[in-house]
Amino acid sequence: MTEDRRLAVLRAIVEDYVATHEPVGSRSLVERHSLGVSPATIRNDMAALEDEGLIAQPHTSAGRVPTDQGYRVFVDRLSQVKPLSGAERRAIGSFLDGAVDLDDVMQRSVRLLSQLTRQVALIQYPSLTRSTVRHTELVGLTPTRALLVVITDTGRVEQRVVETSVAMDDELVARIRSKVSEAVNGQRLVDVADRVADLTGTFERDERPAVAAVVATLLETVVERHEERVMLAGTANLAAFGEDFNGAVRPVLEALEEQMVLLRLLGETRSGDALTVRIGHENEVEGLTSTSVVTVGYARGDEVVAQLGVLGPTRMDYPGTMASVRAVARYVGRILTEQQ
Amino acid sequence: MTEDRRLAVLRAIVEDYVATHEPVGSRSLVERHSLGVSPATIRNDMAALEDEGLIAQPHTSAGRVPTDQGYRVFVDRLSQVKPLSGAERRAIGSFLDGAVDLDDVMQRSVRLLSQLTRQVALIQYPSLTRSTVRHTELVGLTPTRALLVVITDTGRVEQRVVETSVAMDDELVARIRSKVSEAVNGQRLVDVADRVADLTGTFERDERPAVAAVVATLLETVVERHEERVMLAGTANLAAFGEDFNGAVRPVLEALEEQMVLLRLLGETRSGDALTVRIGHENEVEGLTSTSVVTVGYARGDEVVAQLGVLGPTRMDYPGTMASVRAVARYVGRILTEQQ
DNA sequence: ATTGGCACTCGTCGGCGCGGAGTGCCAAGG
DNA sequence: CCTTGGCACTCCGCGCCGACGAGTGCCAAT
Repeated sequence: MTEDRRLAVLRAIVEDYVATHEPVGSRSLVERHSLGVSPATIRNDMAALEDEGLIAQPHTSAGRVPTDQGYRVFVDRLSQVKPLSGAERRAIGSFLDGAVDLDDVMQRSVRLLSQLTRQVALIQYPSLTRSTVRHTELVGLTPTRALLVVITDTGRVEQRVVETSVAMDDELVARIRSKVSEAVNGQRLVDVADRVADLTGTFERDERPAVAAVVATLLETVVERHEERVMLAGTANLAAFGEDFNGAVRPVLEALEEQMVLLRLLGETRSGDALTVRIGHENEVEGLTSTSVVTVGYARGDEVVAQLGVLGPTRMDYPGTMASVRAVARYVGRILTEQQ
Repeated sequence: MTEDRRLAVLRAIVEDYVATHEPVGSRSLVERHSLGVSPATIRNDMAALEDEGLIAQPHTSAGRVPTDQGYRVFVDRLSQVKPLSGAERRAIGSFLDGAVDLDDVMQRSVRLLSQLTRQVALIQYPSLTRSTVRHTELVGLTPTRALLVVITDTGRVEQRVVETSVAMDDELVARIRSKVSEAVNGQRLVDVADRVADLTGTFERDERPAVAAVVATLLETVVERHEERVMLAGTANLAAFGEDFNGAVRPVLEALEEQMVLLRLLGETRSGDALTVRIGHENEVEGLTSTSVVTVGYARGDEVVAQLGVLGPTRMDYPGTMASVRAVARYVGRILTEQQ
């Protein structure tokens, strides 16, 4: 059937191009893959694929290169999951098992992922939305400044400085601390807002500004900041990227320095733990339109708490990358769940 | 005097080369600088400078380029401080004034510095050695795991998970917490070790393993980890770096991902707040031998607490970079001191 | 010590020709 | 109707050559 072969040709083109980074022609295609037909036939198929917008040629009389759409079809319909090698599996286990705290888990994971894929790896800290408050602490720094610390059951520690217009003495700080603790400890973060809603009213009128400031900061901490942090690793791998088009690496590095961009990259498709691939221009971030991003959610228990993934050139090894990303996500999930 | 002019020539070569990134010849030198002599004379001087190892020519019959040693002499003897422009001063003020907490100060500073210098900026978190413990907290997570949080008067929060072989119940956790707090709160970090030395002995024999674990973690936190963190920004500026020699950017990116390397870069010359410049091969870190690093200490009060600086190609604008680094360090110091 | 002159080196750039890889088309064959 | 071999065409990449120009080193004159 001709349609089947056309897709086989597309797959072959993608695979060869990813392997060699050079436009692939009909002749070398039949040599490297046993397609059972002649170069001329392949040429016809290629012309058709080009009409469909799945491949393109950089110059007349050069080989073909997959387009973003071509990769899309490849990823959606043609790539079969590539199992990890034993060495890779072992690497994952030994790399992640020694982690001592949340920061350590995040850091080891992201490094591991960048090494496995030889690309830039990203990991988002677990979302706080579903977790509960383990402990709150309020420490006076100066009369008008205090430090609010919130510890969650995921082992994450959030801290914010509270500024008040009026002075607080130690006794007031202690009273606010105990009231706040009482109200929110053990509560889920999403419920914190409700629990502290009328806390201010239970204090004397002249103490209320201070209490209000603490409450406001607490809400910021648990509501607004809740998935702000992204860690990344493997930016050195962009150098290989740049072999081909050198100037393209700067905008990528610039984009990667923006927390907001990273969050968008990881957060855009909040489709649970499904593995998503955004290819080239599908990526709306300016400067990253010639890169692909592979992300997947990872879970604590059976709750998806955040995303991790990698970013690389559109001509990446999608099956391999997808396998690595998925595997690391699974391991991270397991570790978070065990540490629970 | 001929010696004077030779140095003037060196200065001119460095300035022109930094500005143009191209080898500079005798003719263009006399045109751009009013040296009052003819190209032929300059050529003689250049030959002498080359004998001294201060300049070199990439190819026969090309212009001259400063060597690492040439830059060294330039920095040590020839560069005069370049005052910041009004715009730059204003930028520094407005950029840093809105900072709300320590992380924010660090982040804003390092970004500012990278933007001012168009290079990679580094900043080390303030050392804990001289600060005091404001507050300690111990929170049970599971029977054998607890979270230890130490808050210092600089507003820095350190956290570590404590693992014990034996289970701790809530009551024991509370007792350890209060004993530890009592022992170390208000103490300087350097004294913490002494204060907790015989703490374990005051507990029942079967409780001691748990206490020992907490104490050990506490010591790690305040002693070993005390200046571990380095933040960096402006890696995108390496792209401009790479225009010339493309492959050189990868090892730099790799080096920058290693915390240890960053610490060595900032920490190697612990000469108080003096501004230090390490040029090319003076830099012992492999992969960074064709970069220069400009660092300076910054203070809280009158105590130097850490270093900050930038990393860039050896052909950087040293006077401008040094001025920016020094200015930012001064501002950061001022902010830390005020927040005290 | 400085300077003008001069021969020499060498890297850069454009032009030229060639080989090779690849394409598109067409006519013949299953 | 699909496949295939043949063929003409395109165009990139490469090596070669020559001209140009920037820059140097040396030397003799001042």
